[in-house]
Amino acid sequence: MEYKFVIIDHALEIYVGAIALIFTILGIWLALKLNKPKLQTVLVEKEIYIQKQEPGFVPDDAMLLKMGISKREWEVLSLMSQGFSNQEIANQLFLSLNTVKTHGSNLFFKLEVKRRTQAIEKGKRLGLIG
Amino acid sequence: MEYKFVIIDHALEIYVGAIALIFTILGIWLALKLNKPKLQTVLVEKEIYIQKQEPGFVPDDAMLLKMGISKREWEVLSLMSQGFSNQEIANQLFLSLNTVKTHGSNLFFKLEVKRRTQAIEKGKRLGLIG
DNA sequence: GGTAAAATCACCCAAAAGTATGAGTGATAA
DNA sequence: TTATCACTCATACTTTTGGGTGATTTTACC
Repeated sequence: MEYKFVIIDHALEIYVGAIALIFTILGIWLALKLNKPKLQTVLVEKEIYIQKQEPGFVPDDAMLLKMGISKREWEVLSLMSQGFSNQEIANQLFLSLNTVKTHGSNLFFKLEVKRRTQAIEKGKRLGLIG
Repeated sequence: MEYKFVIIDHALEIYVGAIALIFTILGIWLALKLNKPKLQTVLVEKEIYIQKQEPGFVPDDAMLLKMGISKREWEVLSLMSQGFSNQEIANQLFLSLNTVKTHGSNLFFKLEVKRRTQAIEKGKRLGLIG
């Protein structure tokens, strides 16, 4: 009952309000529609640090031979030094994760180190990687 | 009373025992003394590859500032690049393992990398470490 | 053809690394 | 005084690494 009266008493106001709302929305819609082609290009600068990879680096074959490091082991070491995980190395060389681990273990043994970071450090010192 | 009788009754045995003990010890001491020069010196040649560490390397302060890397974070990065484990770094810097991990995580975030090996690689490229 | 080294992969287990979150302190700047 | 920041540390959890072992398959060479 009470709601009914309210509605009847303020029918006009409600009506006006509804119209206002509708046209407000219409206005917004129009504005958006018309503004669409006003595409603005925002330039975002993203600094990329290019790898200053030794351009003409050549691994020390004599040292590789001396340490008894095989081709595959060297490849793994090289990728490790570039920050790749074992899984990523496996993907790149089309090997299983286990194989990469095996190469890694053999590598560590031959280089007499315990961790990949040490292997990288020693590999660079010995001129095995660039 | 009883103890007294025991001592008197076996005075001789006790005396002999004491002598035996003393000379046993003397014998042992002598043997050790005479055996000392038996030490043999073995010379083992071990090849050491000296780190061709940049002699006068200076971290790029501007880059450090740019990347927002703090002193502690830089220290951790530097030790990481030398092949130390988090635990070893913690010991050297008198920090807890967890603190080193925290510094590491913040470092990786700032360098936009996911692993210590990548952090090392990027750190070198940016001239943060030698 | 036999043999040795290299390469491949599996499985299991343990250790190290890394993530997420919260929190306390001291120094310093607004 | 509040706000910020570097530094410290903790707990809990997930992922990655590394060690050990064993096995099969290439590859290269005599």
